[in-house]
Amino acid sequence: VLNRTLKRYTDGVKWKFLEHKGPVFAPAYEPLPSNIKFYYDGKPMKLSLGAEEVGTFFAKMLDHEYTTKDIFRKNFFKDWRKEMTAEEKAKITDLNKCDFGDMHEYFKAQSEARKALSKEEKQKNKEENERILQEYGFCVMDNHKERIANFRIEPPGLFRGRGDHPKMGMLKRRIRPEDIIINCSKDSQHPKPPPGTKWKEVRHDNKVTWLVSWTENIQGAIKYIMLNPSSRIKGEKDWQKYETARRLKKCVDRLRAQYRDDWKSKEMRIRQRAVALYFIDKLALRAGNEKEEGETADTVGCCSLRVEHITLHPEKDGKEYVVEFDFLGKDSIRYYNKVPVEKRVFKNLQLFMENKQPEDDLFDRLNTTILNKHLQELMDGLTAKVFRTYNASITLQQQLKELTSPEDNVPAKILSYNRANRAVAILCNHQRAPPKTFEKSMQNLQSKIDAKKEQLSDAKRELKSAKADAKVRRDEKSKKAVECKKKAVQRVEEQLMKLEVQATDREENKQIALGTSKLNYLDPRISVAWCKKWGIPVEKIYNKTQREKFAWAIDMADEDFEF
DNA sequence: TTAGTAACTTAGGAGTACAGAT
DNA sequence: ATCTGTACTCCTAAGTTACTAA
Repeated sequence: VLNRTLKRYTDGVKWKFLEHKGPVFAPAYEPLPSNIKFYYDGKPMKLSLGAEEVGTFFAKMLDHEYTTKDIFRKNFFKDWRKEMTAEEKAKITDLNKCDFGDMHEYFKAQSEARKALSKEEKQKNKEENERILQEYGFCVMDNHKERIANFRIEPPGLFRGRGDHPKMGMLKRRIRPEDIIINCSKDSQHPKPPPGTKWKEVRHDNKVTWLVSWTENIQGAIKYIMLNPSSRIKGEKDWQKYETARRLKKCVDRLRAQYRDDWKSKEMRIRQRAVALYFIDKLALRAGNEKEEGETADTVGCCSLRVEHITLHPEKDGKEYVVEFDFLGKDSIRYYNKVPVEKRVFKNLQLFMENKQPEDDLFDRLNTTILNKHLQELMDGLTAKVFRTYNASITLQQQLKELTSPEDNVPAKILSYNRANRAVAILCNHQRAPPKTFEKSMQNLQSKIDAKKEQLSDAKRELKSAKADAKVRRDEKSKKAVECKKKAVQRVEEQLMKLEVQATDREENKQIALGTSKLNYLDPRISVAWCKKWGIPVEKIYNKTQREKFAWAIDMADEDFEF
């Protein structure tokens, strides 16, 4: 099977037959009821349909912090004015004089109403959704019916970038059939555009995996409709990714020796390459492509680090040669870390920073293309991101070995699994905002624990008196009562432990997102093998969707699997 | 060497369904 | 039966990588 897969990926052919029904478009705009008014400068004003629609996008977001930001407001207002009639444009000149309050209240009420729908109506909606899923959510690729991931076209709205995005608030326009490129096989039933419309193009390119594409208007990027992770094509690719990482495992010692040697190179570009690679390997940093200034939020990865992102400490907290990292990475998530490094690395960094301004590139002789070219020469298929996959997976495997105690019960073993998973998430810097309900839910759990402790001391007291009773009476009945109370104590003790484990787990997880590494970095065969070895049901580790995505691994791995 | 295009993976948050508590 | 907190699903932005052409 691997050979067949590899062959498919070397000749570039992804499928022989592909048939689907095309995308589901966003529902048409529904005009506001006439009693819901927009006010300009305190006076009600009836907007044209186009202007009203874009206005509602803003109105819906009113209680979001976004709408208070200058850039957001400026971008929104600029794009909104483009949708206005000449008269509206002449009149509406100041966003601060716009009152969307009524509109906002109306949408809030609508969402309340949706929540309050009767059971029957909710059921009806569910059935309608299911019908659409059945009709548009599947395709036939070669001999299989496969689930499509995102078969619904993104609805229009206001662009919300992450972090300090210069384009936040811009209008994301509605996608029409005329914007859509369909990809399917010649000999399939081609999807039909909605009545009275045409596709932009229908093509038959079996060297790509997407079914539908269009160009988005904010960044000019192409968006795709592709298959679900449970599909053959995604599963094989995922498997291949982990096989590449396992090949890296076999030669990583050689590579490490090599880059350590390169720290001493006469050539600056080689030293930079070697230090960057050390960071990527040791700290699991991303490659770090250059980005167009002013088009996106200012974030960096390894190759695009600037002098201002690191501070060198010859000594810090009793350790020598400490590098302090502080920068915004993907999604504007902050990376903050103080790392002791080898003396040679430290000296090299000093050299790279000499005579530079804070905003200058740390690695001025390096970029991701150069780095990946070099990696490709070291190992077939090796790129910067393989190190993240490799280090994540090997860390999970090591941590599981270290943390799993054979005598532990199932919940304690699962806690160990989560801790191993957490070690990986910390390595990869997968963070989340603490859940809004975190404090409260912690308190709730604590009171449950307190109640359980109370219950336990009660149970113990009862056991004691039953024992005393049995000593006096010396009959079968009271002996049985003692046994019964003993069991009760045990049961409560177990329940208490379970709660305490849960509390620890949750506390340690406050700001850490486990999902990303679980889904994208950890070879699922490691987890499957661990489950088999310790008799943990795989359902405790992977939910239904995850089991579908990792079906190939659940099938394949036995308890001796080694990454 | 650089810029641009295309295709695909990785990412955190919003919204919602559902399960367990009351 | 209703309420509430959580887990899961969906959404789509933001990365990486390969490739082409000037």
